[in-house]
Amino acid sequence: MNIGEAARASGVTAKMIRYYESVGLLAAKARTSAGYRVYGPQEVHSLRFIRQARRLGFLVEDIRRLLALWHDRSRASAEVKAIALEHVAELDRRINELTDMRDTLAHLADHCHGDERPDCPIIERLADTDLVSGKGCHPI
Amino acid sequence: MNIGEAARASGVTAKMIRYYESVGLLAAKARTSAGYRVYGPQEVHSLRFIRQARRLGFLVEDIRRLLALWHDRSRASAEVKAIALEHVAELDRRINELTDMRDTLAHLADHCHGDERPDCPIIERLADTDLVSGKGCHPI
DNA sequence: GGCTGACCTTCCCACTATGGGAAGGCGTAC
DNA sequence: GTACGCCTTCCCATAGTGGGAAGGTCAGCC
Repeated sequence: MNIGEAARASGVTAKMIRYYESVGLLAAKARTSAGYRVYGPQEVHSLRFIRQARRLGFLVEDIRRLLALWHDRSRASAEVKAIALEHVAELDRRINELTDMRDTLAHLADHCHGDERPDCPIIERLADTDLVSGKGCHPI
Repeated sequence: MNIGEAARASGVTAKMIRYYESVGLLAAKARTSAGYRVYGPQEVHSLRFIRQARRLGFLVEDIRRLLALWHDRSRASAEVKAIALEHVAELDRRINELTDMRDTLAHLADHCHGDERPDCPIIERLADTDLVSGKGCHPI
């Protein structure tokens, strides 16, 4: 199986397969005499694993650890769980950050007439020099 | 006022002030004979505006438009509101995406013993070849 | 044997916004 | 004059992905 077939079989683009190889996530099984990468079902399985993990937002660095644990038949599930929970915490941080932005902005937009007049609490808020970065508060 | 003072006055690093200049967001008022950038209160005000907008997650491209509207005394608030709502929608997309990841992963972790045994629904899910990408669904 | 089209290879570039750092020129206080 | 802090420009790195160029390869078809 060459890289194009592996890409179609795994749902990972050929470009990304080469990238994952370059960062040490997954090496091709072999090369043909012409230098073509050769993959087997096992590599495709790994690529799907990587794709699933990426879909859950894991960084390549985390995936490296998860792959190692996957291949380690004697792993402790506690190790996997720790990585997962760490990532959940990271996702929570990012969600909270974005939600703060969203709420502040939605609140401001809610108080903006949105007509032809120039008065606009959104612009006023951005231009307000007295802001001391009250994260999550949105006084109009 | 040189770039260091403007940085302290605005909360934007000197590095970023130069970057914003390079992408056409904000030019220095002038240069000294030695080539030092010179800023006045107006530039500092703009820098604060930019900082506020970045804090709300606006892209530099959006900020370019917001700055133009800010300086246009005859702007229609509808234009500002449109940009804001577009950004709220983008934030919602990202929040939903992250929340889907978070919920799926938290659910998996919840069903993982997290002890010394190797059995782990998290790893199993990642390695599951029959996944057809059911976004937001998490069958264990 | 030769052509064609699809595929492969490596290498470089771009993106976003930010930081680090080097090399060299100023400015000010002593 | 010298030492220290600030300024300048320029290059590099980040994370993950895509685009594309230049050139080699393979399979089918005449």
